[in-house]
Amino acid sequence: MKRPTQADVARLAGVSRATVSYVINGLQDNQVSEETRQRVLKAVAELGYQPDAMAQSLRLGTTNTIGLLIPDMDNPHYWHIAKGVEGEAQQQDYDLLLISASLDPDRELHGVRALSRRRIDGLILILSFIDYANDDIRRLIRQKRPLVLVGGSSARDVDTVYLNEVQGASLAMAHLLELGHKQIGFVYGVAHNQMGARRLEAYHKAMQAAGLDPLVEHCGTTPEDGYQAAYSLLNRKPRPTALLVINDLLAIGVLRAIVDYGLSIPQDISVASFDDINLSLYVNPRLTTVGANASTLGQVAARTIFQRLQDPNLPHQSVELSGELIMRDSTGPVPTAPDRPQRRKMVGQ
Amino acid sequence: MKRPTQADVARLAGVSRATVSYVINGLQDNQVSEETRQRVLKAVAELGYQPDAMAQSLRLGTTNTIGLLIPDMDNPHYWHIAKGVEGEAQQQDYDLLLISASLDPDRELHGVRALSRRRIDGLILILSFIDYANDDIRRLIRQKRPLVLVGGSSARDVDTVYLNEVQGASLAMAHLLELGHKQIGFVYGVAHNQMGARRLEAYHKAMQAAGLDPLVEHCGTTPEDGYQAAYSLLNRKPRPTALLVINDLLAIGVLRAIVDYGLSIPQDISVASFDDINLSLYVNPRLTTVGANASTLGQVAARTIFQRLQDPNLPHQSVELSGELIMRDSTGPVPTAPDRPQRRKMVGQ
DNA sequence: TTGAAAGCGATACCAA
DNA sequence: TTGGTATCGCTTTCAA
Repeated sequence: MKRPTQADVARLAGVSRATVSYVINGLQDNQVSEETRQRVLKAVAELGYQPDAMAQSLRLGTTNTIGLLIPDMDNPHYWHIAKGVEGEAQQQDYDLLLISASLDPDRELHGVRALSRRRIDGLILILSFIDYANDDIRRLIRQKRPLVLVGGSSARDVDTVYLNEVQGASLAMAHLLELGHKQIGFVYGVAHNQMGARRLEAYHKAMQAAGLDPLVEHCGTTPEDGYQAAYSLLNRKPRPTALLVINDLLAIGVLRAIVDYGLSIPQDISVASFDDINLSLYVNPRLTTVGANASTLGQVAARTIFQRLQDPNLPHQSVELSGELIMRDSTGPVPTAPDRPQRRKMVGQ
Repeated sequence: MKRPTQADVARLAGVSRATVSYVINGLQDNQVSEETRQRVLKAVAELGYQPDAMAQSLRLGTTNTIGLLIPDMDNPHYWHIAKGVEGEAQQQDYDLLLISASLDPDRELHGVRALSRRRIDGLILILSFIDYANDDIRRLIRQKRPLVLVGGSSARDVDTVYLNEVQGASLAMAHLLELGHKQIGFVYGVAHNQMGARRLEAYHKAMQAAGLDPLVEHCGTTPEDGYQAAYSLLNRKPRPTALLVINDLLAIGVLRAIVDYGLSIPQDISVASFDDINLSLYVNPRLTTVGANASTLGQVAARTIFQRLQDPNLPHQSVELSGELIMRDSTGPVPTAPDRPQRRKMVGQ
């Protein structure tokens, strides 16, 4: 009824614990005689014995686990990344310990610590609050633990997979400007003003370079927040003719707000955003967005871990992925004569 | 440079390992003198010592980890569940080991085994292939490991959280029949014909009860598969006036197919599905769907685990959640005179 | 071919 | 108030 241990198997088979270990791990050119092998195997089957992975870890110093810290479980973008990591891990027969920072700096720090206390073979961290956990990160680096920082940092003494946000944002801005837009609003939906800073900054820079006035609406992180923010922006005068949104998740709310407001996309107003989550292809209209394949990003991060696991002395690498502008149906040329529509309320649950 | 151990701290502080353990775990009414306490604390800080969670686990028999097996990382539905589990776990200061079966029976079995080898405090399993891993499940039950089966089983000697699929499917069918639909197609998008069986069965039963001929299109599990399947169904004659889809993920592809085919929803054809994933509220039109709150489902499962952790002798409970029909904009009355539209190709990447 | 025993890093009992 | 040490379940060297 209790979980059987190696000793139980040994006792039942009438051999020593070492022998059990031998047959289970199929040591060098089966030293074990076929007869005892069978006896042990029978005992194993009878008891339903499985080696205790914790004990093995302690002994072997390895856990076959890689840890992944993501900022938020509500944003499909991070699932895509997680999916990439998981797929790669699965291939290498590693399991995935997943921690969400829930968009909170304290929880993020907590997550980093939880991961580093455990004897995890590799850590993949998607940090939102880069300096908050800095001491812990430095320690991990000092201890030479296999670690990949995804997204932000460009430190040189650690592996990083870096998505060039500034370049991506510039692409989006160039696209909108080229379409003739001048009133371009930015929906800045973040939980903390340290997040998404690079995208915001690139927006500001592009607006300034074009000699235009920035128009930023700060809001929360749900599609509903995006909905509200879009409504606010639509009421500004002059009304923006294009909206750049911090990510696709929010953009989905923004799209709906615009429709509910009585405008059409992209005839009256254009919308572009970031991440290229799967569903941006299925909303109506299909979303123009800037992104690199997120699940690829996860894969690359995982592969980097496995490379380092294989050769701990590899020089640190920093993979930069560049965002691609995926033009779909939510952006179009600036309208010639904007009209004044009725305001409507949001429907639905 | 190497990760410091308790012994390193003890040496540096000039105390025994036991003492280090005492100050770190703050044993009963600080037996330790303030002075040595400080010395130890200083050494801990200096070395950046963190207790090794694996070693603790081996000693304590507990890991502060709960394991979650989900069928598929590509379906947002399971993420919602995972989110519920993660949230609850986080509150209790437990971490989440996430394994995806990738819609494959062998991987599912593999996942169950990986989880049970590890000394995980509680297992939450969302099984798609119920008898495949049966022996392993029975063993877990025999060993009295905290275990919650989500979804399928109704075994009495194990905790289960059960979503009444049949009742949910009946709700959807009743809704469509009431709207006057007679040609109701079913988009059966599964990786394996053991999956989604209950939904399919309920559809068949309802069709039969209404004296109608079933019309099932079997396909894969991506929105794109749903798209293709819908196209097939639309070409049948008589063309179905309503489509019931195995889940929201596929329904999103179905919606797009219908639009591309040149029909309007729900004027020409109605669509209903299952799960109520977040995004079903943001597609166009909003999706009529049957679901219980998935993240609540995860929460309930996690709470069940924690209850059992607290009191291992609790009688086994079986929580049944009933699916709710959420009527939105993708279903409407049967059209009076169907027309013959142009066929179009799918656009977009 | 098999077994005894050291050791992975922690906790906690018992003694000092 | 502090320290020695058995123990958790396993792997692996060394000896038999």
